[in-house]
Amino acid sequence: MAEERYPFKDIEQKWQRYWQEQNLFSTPEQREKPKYYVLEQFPYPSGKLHMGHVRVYCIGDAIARYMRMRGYNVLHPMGFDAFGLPAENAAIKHGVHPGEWTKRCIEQMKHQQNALGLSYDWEREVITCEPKYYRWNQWLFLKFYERGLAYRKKAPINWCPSCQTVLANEQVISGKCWRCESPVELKSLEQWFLKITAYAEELINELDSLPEWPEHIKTMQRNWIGRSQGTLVNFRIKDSDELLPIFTTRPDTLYGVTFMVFAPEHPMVMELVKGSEYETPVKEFAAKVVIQDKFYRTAEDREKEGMFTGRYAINPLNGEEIPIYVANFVLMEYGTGCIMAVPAHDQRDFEFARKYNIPIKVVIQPPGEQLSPDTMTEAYVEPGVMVNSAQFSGMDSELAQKAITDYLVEQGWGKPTVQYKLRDWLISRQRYWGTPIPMVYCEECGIQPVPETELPVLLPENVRFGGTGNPIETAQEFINTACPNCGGRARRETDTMDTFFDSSWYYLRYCDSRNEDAIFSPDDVHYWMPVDRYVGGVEHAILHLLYSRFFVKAMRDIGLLKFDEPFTRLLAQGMVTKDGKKMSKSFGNVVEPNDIIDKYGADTARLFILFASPAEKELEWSDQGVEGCYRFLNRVWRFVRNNLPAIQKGFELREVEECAPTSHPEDKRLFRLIHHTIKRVTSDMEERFHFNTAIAASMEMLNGLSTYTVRDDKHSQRLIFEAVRTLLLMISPFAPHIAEELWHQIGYSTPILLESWPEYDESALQVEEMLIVVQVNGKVRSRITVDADLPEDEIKQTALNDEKVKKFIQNKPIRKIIYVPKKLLNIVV
RNA sequence: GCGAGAGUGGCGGAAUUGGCAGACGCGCCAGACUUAGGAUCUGGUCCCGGUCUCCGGGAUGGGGGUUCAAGUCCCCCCUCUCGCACCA
Repeated sequence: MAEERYPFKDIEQKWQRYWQEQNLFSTPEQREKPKYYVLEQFPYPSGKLHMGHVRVYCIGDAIARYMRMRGYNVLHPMGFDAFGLPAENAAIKHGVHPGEWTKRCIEQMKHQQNALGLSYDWEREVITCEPKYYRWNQWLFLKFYERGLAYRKKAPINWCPSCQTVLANEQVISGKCWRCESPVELKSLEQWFLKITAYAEELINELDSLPEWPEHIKTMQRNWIGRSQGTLVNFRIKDSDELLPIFTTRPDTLYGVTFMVFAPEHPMVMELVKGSEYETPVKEFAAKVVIQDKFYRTAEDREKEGMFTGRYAINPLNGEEIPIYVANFVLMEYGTGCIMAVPAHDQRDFEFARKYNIPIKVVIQPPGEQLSPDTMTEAYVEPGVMVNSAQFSGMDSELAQKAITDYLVEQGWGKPTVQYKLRDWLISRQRYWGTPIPMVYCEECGIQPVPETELPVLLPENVRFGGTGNPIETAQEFINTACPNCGGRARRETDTMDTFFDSSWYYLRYCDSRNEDAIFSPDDVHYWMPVDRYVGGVEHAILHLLYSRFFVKAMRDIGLLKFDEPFTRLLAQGMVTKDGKKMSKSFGNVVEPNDIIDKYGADTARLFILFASPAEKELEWSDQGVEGCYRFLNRVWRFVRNNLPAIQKGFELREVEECAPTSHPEDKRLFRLIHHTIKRVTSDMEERFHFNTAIAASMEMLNGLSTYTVRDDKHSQRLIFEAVRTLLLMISPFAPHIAEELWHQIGYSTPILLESWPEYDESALQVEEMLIVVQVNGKVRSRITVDADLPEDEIKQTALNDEKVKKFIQNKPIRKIIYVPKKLLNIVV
């Protein structure tokens, strides 16, 4: 064999075993050192890693290894989001207990993670389906319950017929279940909720205190929380004592209200029409609308439909009588479930008014124009001058918003209000494989929390899968219990928690995961938290990230935490694609991580994933790109092997011989190359987390290194050793196995993993000569090489004397010369 | 419709504050070594033109502007991706 290919299989196994045996990934307990908490979103244990997983882990691991080398105390844990439906479905299908199935999946995934050489501190592993973890879910739930943050209410909720359980609003994507994409149905059930809305204001405001979160993620959260500032106005109902409160963001249009609209399911509607000729048609209409699923009903192009109720409201400002309608486009769950309609200045109201021949009244005129209700073809929604608005006429409409609101407050007819789209988080799930909600229902005392001392409420093992309803209901010995208050007969809650509950605080548990007496020690949590770098996919932009932020705030108010936000910096990594499409079974374009590791090794896989694209962008898989990275590692291998004797001599000399360039120009070049590359790679890693350019710089260094001929003298040996040593250190966060192997081959007996990141010497970057680009009128005309210490005047003179430059200046007068130090000279003629 | 992001060679992507556009890798072309190469090494590779080791012109989705200088800043337009989408 003429050229050897490096034996990655042996090397990778060898060092994985070594790292593990030496316990090198365990978290150092040196509190005096600065800490760095790098975390990748823990996976659901499906049993098999996909490229998306591999990508997140490679990013996180490169950061962890780099920060260790920079002298930080690094916490880099991993665990499994182990509760969830797939395990339960597997139980139904294959007759395996979900616990067994999950355990097997975890083992397989862990095996793959270790084969990638990921530097996790497995001693801190968190597996959410274990009682030692979920008991703290229950404990937290009880704390929330004490504070009124967990409560039970009957509400219209989203039901996924396929998963046979309810879903939170966030888990319904375009009217479909986030997990199985079945259309979601509406049901009315009594369920457990967490009061996330209590934190709506803080959740939206604090986004501004997260400058290192990607803007698009923050925008998505802002949209989801949906804050809008407006005014609550109380209309009266004619022939009734009832008040009719409505929310509007446009109090300036109050004089233009020509009808009111109720959501069909609004409880007041039936009272209003009771006994009248309108009762039956309105009832039928409401029934028709309510059964339409929410997504269908709220699609924007949905035809607006409604019906008059026969009743009137009274506008508090001018006493006008206003007809009340019900219509499909008004939503019960937003605002008060009833709106004031101003067709002249709201497009929806305009369409509805035209369709049902309701009068249109203009109260705002655009600058330099006169709108007339008869000729308008769409609503005018911009600001303008107030008209037909009593004492407010003539005002600027934007100023009138405040003026009218103030007037309403004065008269006791309304007040400024803020509305949110965010709803409370529905956490009950009618499924087995989750954390039991620690509550009991007593025939005498009603709902009672399970006392803390009785936690955990264990999931019953002995249940029947595959019947109808929640399997947990087949465990009689679980359901039947004694009331913690009176000791009488009671029934346990059979709903389990949404698994997003588990993942909302797991990163806190890593700080002290083996604590059996408490959820965590405050010292540990406050040393490590917040997470310095959180890496994960955008798919959790709202769900997991919003819930986690809510948990931290709620736990802070309970007194468990002293900080406000869980994740300081968020790195939302891009999708992995192949042939321009997301990797998926249905496209048949899936690349299996195992196949790549088998064929090229983990180092190549890691290197390619980080090299092919910046972390936050899409990554297009390319088999040839992988080959390219494999070639690079082979070149590193061969270079070291072919020069091993000289490098080893350099190693021996490392303490007696200073590494400095001789007068030999090749030595100077190499010396500068070393320090120049350190500078580039360090700034790519440190400031920008641009691994692709960091790797490119290392590749360039090797290219420069391969043209260096080692001489049989001390200086040259010392220098080549230094170059190789530096290169290995700099590729070690990306390709740790080959770096570790060659590190030992060149002479070291201690692991590269514990080495410090190389430092560059600014003076080593000094050059004797520099290349100045000379432009004439902004176009490059020449390049001149001058002494590095040549004064500006002389550089200018040299440039002006340059033949090529002269040609372009000819005899034209020189207007200006701009000099950018060490780079460029622009002569303007 | 609203919001966010993006648009650079045949491809993935570089260009940190406005300062040589196309680093690095892939692919392609040529050569070397070879029984052979889909191994390895060396050189070349944005487009157009010319008197072709050199010289000139053009080029970062399109158009305009600021500037000595624009991929980068400002204005208008086009395309794509993602998110929200009757939220009163």
